[in-house]
Amino acid sequence: MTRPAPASKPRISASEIAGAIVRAIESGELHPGERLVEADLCLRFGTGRQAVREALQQLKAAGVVEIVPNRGAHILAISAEQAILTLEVTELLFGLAARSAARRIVAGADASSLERAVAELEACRDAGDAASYMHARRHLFGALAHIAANPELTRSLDQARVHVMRGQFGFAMMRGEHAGELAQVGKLVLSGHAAEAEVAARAYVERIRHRLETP
Amino acid sequence: MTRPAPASKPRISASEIAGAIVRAIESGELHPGERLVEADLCLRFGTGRQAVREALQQLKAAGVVEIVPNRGAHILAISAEQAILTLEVTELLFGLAARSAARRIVAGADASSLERAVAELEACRDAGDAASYMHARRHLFGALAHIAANPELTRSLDQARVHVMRGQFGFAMMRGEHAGELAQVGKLVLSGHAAEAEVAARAYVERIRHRLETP
DNA sequence: TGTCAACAGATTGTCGACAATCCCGGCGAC
DNA sequence: GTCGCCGGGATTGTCGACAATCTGTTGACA
Repeated sequence: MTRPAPASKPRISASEIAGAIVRAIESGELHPGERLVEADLCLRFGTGRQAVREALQQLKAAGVVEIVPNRGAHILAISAEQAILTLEVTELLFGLAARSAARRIVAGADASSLERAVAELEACRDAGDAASYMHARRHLFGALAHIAANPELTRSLDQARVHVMRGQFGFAMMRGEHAGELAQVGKLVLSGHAAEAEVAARAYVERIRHRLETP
Repeated sequence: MTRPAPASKPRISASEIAGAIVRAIESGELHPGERLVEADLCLRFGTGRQAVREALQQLKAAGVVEIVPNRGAHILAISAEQAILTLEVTELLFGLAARSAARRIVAGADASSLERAVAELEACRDAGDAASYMHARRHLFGALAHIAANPELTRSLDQARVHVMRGQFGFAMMRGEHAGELAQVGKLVLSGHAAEAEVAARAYVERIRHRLETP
């Protein structure tokens, strides 16, 4: 190899910028309605405007921002009604992910990532702050999608997840009981009970949705 | 208004380029594995390279093309196994679209677009070629998504639809019997039978999936 | 005082050019 | 005959600059 390592060029790609923006929204650093000015993002990530523009296009496709011609991008607010609609989709996708992953584990797929995610969830079930719960939940979703090995499901779930995790309603999903529920879903998947895992996964999402419907 | 009409600026946007490429793949004009060279697309659509690059980014996010650094984009092939996995997701989404649309119609939503789509499907059920069937099916999907009024569902369904429609397996879905099945789904939605419409919608997708599983 | 028009600043949309990288052919050495 | 090396051509990645557009403000006028 002529080149020693790709680390010699740590340039940030468009996808990484998009991910960083999403995490900033999740953490409350950026809030809905706020404008995303290209020049600011260039300074923030130390990259050119082209990469920033591509990142904004990706976020637009994911429904995170809206881009109006000649006026730039701003973070979309999500109403409670829209969040409920999104969770209707998430319920189906998460259920399918749990069912497929359970079947794949029965078929001998590698379950180590899911085991780690479940352990992480149980660790923050009792004494966990919001950030660690979000981190653990992200791990669980990622592990399920990875094990399910369904590219289309992974993509849809990723976008739906991104869509709901936005600041406004994040607080409604950061309770310790939810960490326990999610860990239970992971355990059912690990034990290979596909149907029960799907039911538990859908019930988890449905409970969050009901909490939004009746505040 | 100082500006008479937006028609004075008929510049093609990135989304339109992406849509045109997808339709070209559907129609067989472009086939999986083919490279998409930026300069060629610029000449084809008469636009700059930036718009083409944004379109390719959108197609990458939708899973239609793969972009490898410094080597450009090429159309992804989809194996029968991947098509089956995609249809697992489509089955859920299409079922939800049918159920939600039926409920919204009961609640008084405008059904004219769906009525037109059903009429179009019935017209090409008997003596319809592949192109008109594809057109009618696109209309039905669009009408259901519009009536369901769930942005997240619309986005997911749109991407999943794009993903499956690619050339290789298009032929497997162009039979007259399918037009009749789809028309039946539309009629059930129009009559407001949410549960039955969902069952019919899922059965429609499942049948296609089974045909792929057992050739 | 209220309203409208023009101006200034800021931001986005687009184009062209250059550097970096990769594929593909030939060429020489073993 | 096969392997490794290396230019040539083609293509992508990135940067800078300019034009087009929008927002907010200022000022004149009824």
